[in-house]
Parts: sequence; C-alpha cells; structure tokens
Amino acid sequence: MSPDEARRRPPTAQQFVLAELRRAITTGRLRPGAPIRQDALAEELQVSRVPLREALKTLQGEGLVTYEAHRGYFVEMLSLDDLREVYRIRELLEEEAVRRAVAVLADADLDRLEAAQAEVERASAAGDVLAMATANRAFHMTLFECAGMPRLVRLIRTLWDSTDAYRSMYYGDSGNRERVVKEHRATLDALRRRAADEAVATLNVHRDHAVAELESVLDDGAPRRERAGEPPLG
Amino acid sequence: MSPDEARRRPPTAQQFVLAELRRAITTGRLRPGAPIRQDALAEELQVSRVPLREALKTLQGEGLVTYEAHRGYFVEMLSLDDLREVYRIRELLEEEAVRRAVAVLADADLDRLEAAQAEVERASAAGDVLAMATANRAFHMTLFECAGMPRLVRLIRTLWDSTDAYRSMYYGDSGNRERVVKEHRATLDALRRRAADEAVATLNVHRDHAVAELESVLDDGAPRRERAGEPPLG
DNA sequence: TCCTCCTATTTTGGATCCAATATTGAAAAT
DNA sequence: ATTTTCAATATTGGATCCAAAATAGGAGGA
Repeated sequence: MSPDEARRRPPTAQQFVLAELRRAITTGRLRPGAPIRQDALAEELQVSRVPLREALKTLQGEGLVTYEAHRGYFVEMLSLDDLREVYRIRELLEEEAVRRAVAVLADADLDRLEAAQAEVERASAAGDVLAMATANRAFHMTLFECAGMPRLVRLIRTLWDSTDAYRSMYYGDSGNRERVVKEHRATLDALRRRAADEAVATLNVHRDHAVAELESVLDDGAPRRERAGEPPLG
Repeated sequence: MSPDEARRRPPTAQQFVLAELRRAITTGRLRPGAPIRQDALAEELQVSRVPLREALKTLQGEGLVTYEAHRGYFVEMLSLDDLREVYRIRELLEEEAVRRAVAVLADADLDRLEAAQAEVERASAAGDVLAMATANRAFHMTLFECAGMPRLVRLIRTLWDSTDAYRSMYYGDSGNRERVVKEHRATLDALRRRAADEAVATLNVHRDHAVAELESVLDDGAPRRERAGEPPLG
C-alpha cells in the first residue's frame, strides 16, 4: 500500500474517529457546549467506544473538548475572553516562528509559499469556504515550519485547531476572503525581502482582523451549553 | 468523602495511572526512549490496558510520550535542541504571564508567593530534592496563575511537565538549590515593587541557568533509545 | 405547591477476550 | 557468509460485556 493511501484512510479506528470528530467540531456539526454521547457516536461511526474514547482523550489534550470524570466529554465552549487569550498566545508564538523562519528562509521555501498562496487565491475566487480554510492554514503552517522548531509548530497548530469551530464562518464572506488574499500577498512581499518586522506586522494585522470579526459575531452573548438536539453525524 | 480524600486517590483508574506514569517518567523510572509495554505496566499497576492506554494518550498530547500506530508508546527522548526549544517557548509564554500578573498583582497574591517561597527554602535547607522540585513549581505556577490566563498557564504547565525527567537531577546539587532560593528572592523583590521588566529578567536568568546546567550534563551525547532492561515499576 | 428521598434508567469506566499487525528467529536459497 | 522468506511469537488495536456512577423521574411527606 502506498504512503498516500495509508494517509487517506487511517490505519487505526481511533485515527479515523479523530479525523471525523475534528471535522464535526470544525463544521459546527457538534456544537460548543454539547455533551458527547459515546454510545450514539460510536454507533454512528461504526466503531466501538474504545477507539472513540482514545480519540476524545487526544482532543481533550488539544483543548477541543473538556472532560469530567463519570460525566463524560463536552465540546469546548470558548468565551470571547478565551478566544482573545488563544489569539494572544498565537501572536507570541507565531512571531517567534516567523522571525526564525525569515532568518533561514531559502528560495525553495518561498516557492512553496507561493504555491500555497496560489491555492488560497483559487479557493477564494471559487468561493469554496472549506478549501479556503484548508489553504489558508497550509500557507501559514508552511511558513511556520521553516523555523525548524517542531514543538513550536505543534503548539501553534493545536491553537489553530482549538478555534477552528469559531473560524469556519469567517470565510463565508467574500470581503474577508479578498482581504486574506491581500494580506497574504503583503506577507509574502515582506518575506521575499527578508523583512522580519514587516512580516510579523502584516501577520498581526491579519490575525487581529480575524479576532475583531469574531468579536462582532459573538458579542451578542456567549454560546450556551446545549444538552441535546444536535443533528446526527452523517 | 472529603474533597481532600477525593484528590488523594483519583476516582478513576486512568487518573491514577496517569499520575503514576508521570512520576515514573519524572523520576527516571521509565527512561527516555524506552518502549512502554502495556501488558507489563498494566499488571504492575493492577489495572487493565484500557485506562492505561487512555492515560498514555493524555501523555502523548503533552509530549511526554510518542506514539506509533501498531508499534506503541515510547517515552519521549528529548535532544539538547529539543530542550532548548522547550525552554525558548517557555521564555516567550512566561514573560507574557509575568507581565499580566504584575499588572494585576494583589497583596494577597504576594502573600501566597511568600508562602510558596518559604516552602522552597525549607526544602532547600533540608536537601529534599523531590520537595524542592514540587515547591519550586508551585512558586512559579502561583505567579503565572495571577495573570488570569488559564490556557496560557496550562500550556506552560505542559511544557514544564515535558522536561521534568531532565530537570529532576538539577536539585541534587546544593549549590543549585541555594541559587534557586536567591533567584526567587530577587524575583519576589521585583514583584513587590511591581517592576515587570526586572521580574521578567530575573526569571530569565533563573531559566537560562537551568538550561546551561542541563547542557553541561547532557552534552556528552544524547540519551539512547532503549529497548529493554528498565527496572520494574514498584 | 415545593422539597426530599428513593428507585429506575442512562451513561460512563473498566476487564476480558479476540483480531490484526509487527517483530523475531530460524531455515533455505544465493 | 549473506540475504530472503516464512512461520512462530509477542504486542498492540478493538469489540463485547459487566460494574459503577450519575441522572431523571416519580412517590411521599411537609
């Protein structure tokens, strides 16, 4: 079996379940605050509760779900303050990653960033929200990985994961999509000139805008903890 | 049952196992690079493999162990570069925590810090290495928690956990213990005067010395991945 | 009507058993 | 002697079953 195929369908049930859960949370299929009923979900996904619980433990570690002994797992419900905290931490860590990346950036790295950006622009033009989110993420992670600090990148990735559910709506607006394209171009320009301060600044603008957008969407009240009624997990 | 009792013996086997595993890794009982044999460990701890595996998943999320499908879990083996990366990330996050803490520091917080420091000094004088590590950690976490950023503190705590195994040796040296006591006093002094820059600086010195010490201990070669021979887990 | 207590039900936690995969070691071929 | 193949073994992955805890609902009492 080729490595590609192996990645397509994970070799273990827990990895399959993990991917499904991420998708469910990201797309809002499982809503913030909702309890996760293991029996129902396991049946839905055609696995037993054992791999499901292991996947949930992973998500707990990433902060996507919370856990209470004998009460179970709940989809993490982030308040506005929580979101601001996550974005502030991202700012700290991503600045470090970008500075280190700029210091060692090779032409081949820039080529890969250009390719990632091309995909972002394609998705933006097509209005493909899911592809847009994926491509945007790939662009940023490609940059961060140039820093050669795998643990730092892992932390940043986890922070992105933890707010995926709240960020998915962002790309629905075509104005936001165009803005992202422009901001990426500004970042790329700074990177080509190895202007670290400028690259950090453009990314901060990029991030702050996302936060501001989130705030305006959410400030009519924090999401409520739900106890039932979410649709099944097709 | 009192809350205290409830905390003494965790209500679930996975939490018990998690604590035991942490201790085993921290004390070097499970050595970096060693594979974790689930059957043997489960029998050792008198539980089945199910809660053990959930505990391992938690540790995987924290970076204390690595996981490969169908091959199992291994105690994470940190290279010198890895350690430096962890400490650099800590520097970034802890600076933020300290600055936020100083901005809102109340007298009651200072009292708690004094109490924590008293415990550090007691342990230092007694030469109690384990108590020293615990007290030092409590001192720092008490400070960080004043920042009112629970996610940030959680990340920092995880980073501390991930290097526990390597830091345990540090307090064996009485010179190191005395140095820690002095550095804490300098930090406390800065905090009392709400001198954020100074507090950050003293903590950076504190941390950098630990890194330097680790480097001198480890630079005769990275630890090897072991495959067998670790003593049983009393 | 409201509160308390107790029981029935639901849900999670964990043990055991079996299946799937990886590893080891020996035998056979080059 | 070295490499390859294949079977035997060890180890992990997962399903099912049972136990323990929490939740929900109703009966009884104030």
